[in-house]
Amino acid sequence: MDDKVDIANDENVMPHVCRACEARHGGICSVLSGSQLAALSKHSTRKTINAGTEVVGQGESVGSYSNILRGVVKLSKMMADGRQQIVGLQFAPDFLGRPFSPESSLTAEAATGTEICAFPRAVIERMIADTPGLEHRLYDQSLKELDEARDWMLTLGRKTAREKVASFLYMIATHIDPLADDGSAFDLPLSRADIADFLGLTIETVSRQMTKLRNDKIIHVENNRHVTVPDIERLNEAAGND
Amino acid sequence: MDDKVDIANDENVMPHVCRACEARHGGICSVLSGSQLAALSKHSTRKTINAGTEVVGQGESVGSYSNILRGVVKLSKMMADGRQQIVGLQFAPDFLGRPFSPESSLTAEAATGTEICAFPRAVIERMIADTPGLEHRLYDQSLKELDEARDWMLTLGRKTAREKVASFLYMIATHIDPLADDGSAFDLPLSRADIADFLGLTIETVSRQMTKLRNDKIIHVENNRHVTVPDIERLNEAAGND
DNA sequence: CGCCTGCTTGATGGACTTCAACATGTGTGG
DNA sequence: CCACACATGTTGAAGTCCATCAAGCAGGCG
Repeated sequence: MDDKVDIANDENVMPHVCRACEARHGGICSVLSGSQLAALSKHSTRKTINAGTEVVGQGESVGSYSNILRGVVKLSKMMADGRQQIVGLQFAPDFLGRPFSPESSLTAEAATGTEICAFPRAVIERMIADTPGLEHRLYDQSLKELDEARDWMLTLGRKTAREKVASFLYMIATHIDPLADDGSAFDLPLSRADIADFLGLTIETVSRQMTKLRNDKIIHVENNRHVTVPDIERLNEAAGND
Repeated sequence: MDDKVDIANDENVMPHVCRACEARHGGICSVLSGSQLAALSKHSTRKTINAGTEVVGQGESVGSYSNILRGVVKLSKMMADGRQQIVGLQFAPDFLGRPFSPESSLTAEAATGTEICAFPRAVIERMIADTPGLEHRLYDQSLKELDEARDWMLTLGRKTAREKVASFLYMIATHIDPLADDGSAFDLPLSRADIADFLGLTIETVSRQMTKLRNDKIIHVENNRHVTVPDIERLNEAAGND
C-alpha cells in the first residue's frame, strides 16, 4: 500500500507492453519503478502516425505528452505570412512535450512514419511532482535540447549555405548512426523542403549545395534520400567545424 | 541538527548578505530555506565584472556557477576562423551555468557592468541533489531559455535584416521594462558589434536598419545607446510578429 | 498515357556583405 | 587648451551569395 515496495516484487508489476519497449532504455520510463510504469500504462495509448501528420499545432492547447518509440518528429514555428523554421528534431526515445505550459508555442509533426506512446498531461505532471528522478531526467533532456538549439543558432546565423547543408548532413549522420567513426550510410528523414526550413534556405539552394557536395565526393547520394559518407571528417570540415 | 527546523527560527538563520539580495526574489535562492542560504553563503563570493570581461571561456572547465545580481551577460559561440554568434542573453536574477557539464561549450561575457554571486560547482550540485525544489527552479529556467532560443532560431533563419533589428529592440524593450504596455525607453546593453553578432548580420547592416527604423519614426535614438519607443505595437509589427 | 509530387538546373535580380571614407566622442599628453 | 590617437558608429559604392522565377526531369499512380 505504501511506497516501500519490494524491488523484485515491484519488477513483476511491470506491464507487458513496457517490457519490450525502447523507451525503457534511455527514455523517461527508465527512471520509473515497476509500479509507476503500471500506473502510467493504464492511461497510455500507443499511436502510429504517418509522415506529414501533425501531432500538436502551434497555439493549440496540449492534452497529452508522449514518448517517441520510432521515427523522427520535427518541431517548427511559422510566421503569419507562411515563412517557416524548423527549430528542433526529436528522435526515439525522446520525450515529446513542453511541461508546465498550457499551450504549445510550436508545431510538432511526424517527419517519417512514427510511433508514439501518449499519456494525459495531468498524469505525467503529477508523477513529475512525486518523482525527483523523473524531473531530473526531463531536465537533462531539456539541457541537451538547449545545447543543440544553441549549436544550431551558430549555424543559422553565421554559416554559408554549403556549410549549413554539410552541418545538417553531419548532424543526421551522427544521430542516426552514433557509432560510425568512419564511413556511414543513412536515409534522410527529411524532404528537401524540410531541410530548407531547417537551414533557413530555399529548396533550390539546398539542392544545389547537395550536388556540389556530391561533385566534391564528400557525399554519395542514391534515390535522393539515401546518403553515404565515405569520410565523416571531411564532411565535418565542410560544415565549418575544425 | 536534523533538517526539521522550525520555520520562524529558520528564517533567522538567513545570512545578512542575502536579506537585501535581488536573487532572493525570482532567483534560485528563492526556493532555498534560511539554513540552506546560510550554508551556501559560506562559500559564495560577490564579484563585480566590467563590461567586456570574460566570465567563462568556450571549452574551459567550469569551477563555479553564479547568480546574476545586476547587469547583462551575453553567451556566445565562436568558430575557428573568428565568426561569432551570440546564442543567449541573461539578465538578473538569472542563474549562470550549465549544470552537469564539466566544461563550457560557450563563452559567457559581461555585456554591461555586472555583479554576480558565485558558488563552487560541487556545493551547488550537492544542493541540487538534496533539494527537488531547486532542481525544479533550474529546470524551469532552462525551459524558458529553450523557448527563447527557439524563438530566436525563427528570427535568425527566416527574418529580414529590418525584422531582425526590430525583433532585437522589441526583445530588449520587453525584458528591461516588463510592464511597459505602451511607450518605453531604455539603454541598449549591447554595442552595434554585439547586436550584429546576435542577429547574424554585420555592424553596417545593423546601423543602416536602425537609421531606417528611426526615419520611419518607429524608434527614437539618443547618443547611440538610448532608445525610446513611442508605440511598442508598431515595433512588434516591424519585427514580423502579427 | 497524363497528371501529380519531389527534385534538379538555369537565368536574373535583390538583399546583405565587403571595402572604404567619414563623423563623433573620449581620453591622453604636450 | 589644443592636437592626436583610438574606439564606436554612420554612410556610400561595389560585389557576392542566395532567393526568385521558370523550365525540365524522374518516379508513382489512376
